[in-house]
Amino acid sequence: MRRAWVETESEVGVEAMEDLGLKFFLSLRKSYWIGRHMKVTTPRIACLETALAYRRRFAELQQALSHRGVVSPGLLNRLSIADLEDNWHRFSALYIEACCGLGETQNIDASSPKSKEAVAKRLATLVEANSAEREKQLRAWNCRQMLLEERLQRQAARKERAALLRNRRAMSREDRNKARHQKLPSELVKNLVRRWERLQSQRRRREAAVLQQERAKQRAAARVELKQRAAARVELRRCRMEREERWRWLNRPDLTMADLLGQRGL
DNA sequence: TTAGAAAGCCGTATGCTGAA
DNA sequence: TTCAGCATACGGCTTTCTAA
Repeated sequence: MRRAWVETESEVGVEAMEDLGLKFFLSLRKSYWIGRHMKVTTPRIACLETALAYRRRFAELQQALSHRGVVSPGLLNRLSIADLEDNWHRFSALYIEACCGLGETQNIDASSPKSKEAVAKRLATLVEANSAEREKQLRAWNCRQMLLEERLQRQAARKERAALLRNRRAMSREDRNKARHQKLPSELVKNLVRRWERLQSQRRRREAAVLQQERAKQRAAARVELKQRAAARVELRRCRMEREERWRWLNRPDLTMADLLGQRGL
């Protein structure tokens, strides 16, 4: 703004700038207090430096509400009601000063002088008009905080239950170990003997099963051999009978030469 | 004619919320 | 846990209306 002012003045001349009669004002918004769409403006200020000085002071006030350089949503999450009220009172005082405090000087356009009471009353009216909205925001914030608190409590309860369960398991494990180590030597010997007998019995059962399988195999092999011998005997008998039949045919009394020369296919 | 007030629109930055 | 969508707070600019 300063540079633009100087450049324009050098361009058109000081007189032309004075004739132009440029004035400046600040348009200010305080959503929480006077509503999202409501703004307040300062009177027109003829001197740029005065306007910039006010702008700086309002910016400093606003900086107190800011988070990382900007005023982000959720003012109630970061600031207490007392802080917000304090900031608003300081803003009101500065705004009243901007409207009235320097009204008598040449810096502020004196065409419409205001009384401090009138400005304060106007601000109070705006604040009152937005009270329902503030109340709504406060209720919503309360609800959110309660939900958050409940969630934290549930998480804590879950963690506690898990820890309890872990402890119980550890204790139970410890008890079992303790009981094992507290047994008498005679009982330990008895247990050992019982274990040895159990293992011996298992070994005997395994050996008997193996033996049984071997015998079954041998029986099966014997059965196969018997069948083969029987078949061989049948075949032998059949061959003998065939030989005897042939001998009888060759030695019968009515044998002819034609028979001998192969009339019969033998 | 002009200052002031009110309101709306757009853009930016950020936080919150609920669904995936 | 992540992320899109919405809400919030504000700045900047414009327009409209009213009263002096």
